[in-house]
Amino acid sequence: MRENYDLIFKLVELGVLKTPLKISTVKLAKELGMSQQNASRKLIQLEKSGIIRREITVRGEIISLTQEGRKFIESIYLLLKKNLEEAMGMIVKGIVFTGIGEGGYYVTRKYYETQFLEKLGFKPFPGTLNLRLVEPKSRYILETYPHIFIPGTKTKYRTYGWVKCFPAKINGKLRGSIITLERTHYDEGVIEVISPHNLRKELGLKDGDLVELELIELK
Amino acid sequence: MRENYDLIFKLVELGVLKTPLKISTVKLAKELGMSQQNASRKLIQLEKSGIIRREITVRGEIISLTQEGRKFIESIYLLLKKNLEEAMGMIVKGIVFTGIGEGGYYVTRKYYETQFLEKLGFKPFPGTLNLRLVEPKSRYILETYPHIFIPGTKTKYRTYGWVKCFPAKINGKLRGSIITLERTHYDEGVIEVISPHNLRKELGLKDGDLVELELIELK
DNA sequence: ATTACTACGATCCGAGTAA
DNA sequence: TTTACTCGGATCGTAGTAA
Repeated sequence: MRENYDLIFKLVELGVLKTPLKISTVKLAKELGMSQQNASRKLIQLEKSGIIRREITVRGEIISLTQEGRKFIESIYLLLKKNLEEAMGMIVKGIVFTGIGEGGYYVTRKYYETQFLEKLGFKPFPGTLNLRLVEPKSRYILETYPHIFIPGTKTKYRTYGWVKCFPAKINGKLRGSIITLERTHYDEGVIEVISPHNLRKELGLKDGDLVELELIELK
Repeated sequence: MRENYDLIFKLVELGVLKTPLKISTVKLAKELGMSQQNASRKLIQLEKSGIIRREITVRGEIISLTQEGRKFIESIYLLLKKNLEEAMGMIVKGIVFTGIGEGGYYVTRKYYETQFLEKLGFKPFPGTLNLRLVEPKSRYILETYPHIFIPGTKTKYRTYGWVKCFPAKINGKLRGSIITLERTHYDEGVIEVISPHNLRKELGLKDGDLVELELIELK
């Protein structure tokens, strides 16, 4: 038996977890963007599979969850909760290395400085900290995280690429932001970090040191 | 585009929220109880709808979430969280009335006394508090909540019906349990409450008084 | 090993309509 | 107004294979 998640989630949205739901198949169908007949059939299926209980009246039906239905919804919730919470506050680890100084040039451009101040709330120390990711695959996870986007721009003289900012706490102490650039000479296994602080100095970092970045949740 | 929830939840279960997932369509299909071909197609669909990103290698594929995919999953999580949390710690309200004393007879039977002590952890005061539900429909919600079940039993002389117990805090103070009975003379709009305390006396209750019961979460 | 195409049977969905 | 049946077209799922 197919589980009809769209229907179940719609019923939850309509408050079926809190109170039995009085609704006609016409209205429900409209909510779901499907035909009345289909909504009716799906309700029958949900009833047969023991998720809901129905009471049909002359002017609509009253839908309530069975205990099994509540448990089913809770099981989805718990699955997502467990996995989302473990994934949140993600730690990114990287090894310090000395780059070619490109990032440092970048972040001191007026355009970016203004954008960083506006969107991150700080003026970066002139220079970026280059990190080679311990687990290069974490780059992909990083990209799925909410981030602050600074679009590219053009002047008469040159073009500036976009920058994605992932605010983070650095070694559990200083705040800053991972940035990934549209235009970079580095491969996917490399990230750069900006901060209002001189990270090398204040954290006593030298090439080869491990740095841990804890992503700060956005909103 | 159908959302393929089963596939999405399976990917979550396999940890796609935490790290890109290296898995073959054969294994994934086995996990989902479907054909390899179908798993393959569903992955293609999920990719087309922008939920996941895929990288196909000779020995399987690497599946990672897009930012949109993560948001989609979070949106389901937040929907369930909001509704489940609002529904939890549910308050049931009822008006005290004097019954025919049937409940009092019931709970003092040896069989039930033993069961209550074992499963609820207390020996009930000999007598039940009868409540007429303020919102009779809350009876249906109640039935969807996890509860402790005491099965029926038979002796040579008579038959005892099952009892469902919903542990609750009474008027924010005393502990006890709502019970619903297989054999009752009351209609659906009535519940009974047992407690180690003499509720009428300790809470100063008389007929017509309002009582609030906060369900205690099980497990 | 893999992934994923084609072909075909199964299932689903919407329109018409009964009750 | 309701809910939900039948029927036909659309979509889905599996088996057989190709690459």
